[in-house]
Amino acid sequence: MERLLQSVKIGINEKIYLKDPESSDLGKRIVEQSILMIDEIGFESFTFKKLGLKIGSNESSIYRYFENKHKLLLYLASWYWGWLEYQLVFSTNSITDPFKKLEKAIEIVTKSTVEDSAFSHINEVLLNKIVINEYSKSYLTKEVDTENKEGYFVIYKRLVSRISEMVNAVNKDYAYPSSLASTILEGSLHQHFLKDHFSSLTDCHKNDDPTKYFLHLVTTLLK
Amino acid sequence: MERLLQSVKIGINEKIYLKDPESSDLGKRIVEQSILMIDEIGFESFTFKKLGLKIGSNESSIYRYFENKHKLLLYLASWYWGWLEYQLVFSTNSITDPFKKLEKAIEIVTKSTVEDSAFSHINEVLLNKIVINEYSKSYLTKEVDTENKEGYFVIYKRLVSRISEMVNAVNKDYAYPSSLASTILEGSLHQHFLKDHFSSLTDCHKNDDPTKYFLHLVTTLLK
DNA sequence: TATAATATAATAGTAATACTATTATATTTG
DNA sequence: CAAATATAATAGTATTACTATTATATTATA
Repeated sequence: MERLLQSVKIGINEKIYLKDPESSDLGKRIVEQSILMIDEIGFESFTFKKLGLKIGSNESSIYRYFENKHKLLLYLASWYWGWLEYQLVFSTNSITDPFKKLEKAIEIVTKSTVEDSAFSHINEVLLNKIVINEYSKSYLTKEVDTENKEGYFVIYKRLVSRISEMVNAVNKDYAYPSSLASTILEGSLHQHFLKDHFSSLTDCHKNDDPTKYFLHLVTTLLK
Repeated sequence: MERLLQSVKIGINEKIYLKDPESSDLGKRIVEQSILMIDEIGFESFTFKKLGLKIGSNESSIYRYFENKHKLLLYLASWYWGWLEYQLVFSTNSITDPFKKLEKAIEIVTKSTVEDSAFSHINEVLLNKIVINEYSKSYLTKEVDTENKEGYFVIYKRLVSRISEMVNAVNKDYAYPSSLASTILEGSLHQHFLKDHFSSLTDCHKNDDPTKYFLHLVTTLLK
């Protein structure tokens, strides 16, 4: 797993960046440190000026990689979903029983992220927190439709569609596979958020992932 | 019905505003026109300066009602959830069968909003669109915990808890009533959004509400 | 009816944001 | 070593998100 991942690069739509941040040291520092900074101060307060200061570089140099901070968020999110998709495909590939396959997929997608040493400059645990707290902001905009056409959300959509297909494989008569798949992905982020900030609105507590909740839900629905 | 029927006015936490917008003509215009404007240009592009221009008033006058546009969004959202809660309590009050009660609640909460002439200066249809597109932004902030303590989300939380209690009344052995209730409310907004912008990720199409999807889900889960 | 109180409008000003443009200086590559 | 390219430094702009002050309406009360 480790060795395989080391040779894998998460393929991200080239239109998201001006210059591939994986192609230089500065680019990697931008990605690495932006994750730490967005987690620390939140996406609203995060600016390229502050990031430049933090990485000992200049605002204008960061602009040569990303048009604006919104594009950077799209990049980080795409990376995260690509990374999750990889985990999902890798872990479910060898499972032949459709239900067990779906079970595994739900587990992968709903559990809290644990560190992955394969991508040294990316902290997946913090990135997962960022996705929980900020991902909605990347698509709840007036530009969604344009950006969707540009392909900025392909990886996320592919992930949902993979889960949807797994749902279908378990029960081809179930009428809402796509809605269920999107509910699992989005709902999982939401339950994680509730756990941390609105504990009365969820039954997932402390170190408890929403995994059990969704496993039970899907099992009952499809069996 | 209880305290709800006592006044037709939606009771909103007084800390959300500096001066009650219901108390003056200017205040009502601020609320009325901000709904039109946020729907039109989106919350990011919306500013008090633009709103002042639109309502023939001054930026500084708007600041005497709301500290900032975030508080205005909290106000609009609270109003919407209060209004929905009213519909929910009113429509389910007379239903004695727990399952039918829950069914009705899901219907109220997941269907597209239709106009309500009772509140002349508030366009509930547009407000519903705003909630779908912008509500997450009101809590996905670094200030959630503080603002939650201040009670800025009480109405929303009460709504979730009402649905959660209805779930419990149908099946007291179901282990995740709160998670299910929050999934219904948040998930419904999400499915509406997907329907409009990512149709491949949902099975709710065109004028189709996510009502059927959630009714089927809840029925299967609890029966 | 005059006066006081309050609400609103107009104006000005500030620090920060979200950039763009230009030039200088490194660093890499051919 | 020269040329190409990447990065850094500096400066500048329009807009945002406010605050403060003053002027002018409108309303309430004595």
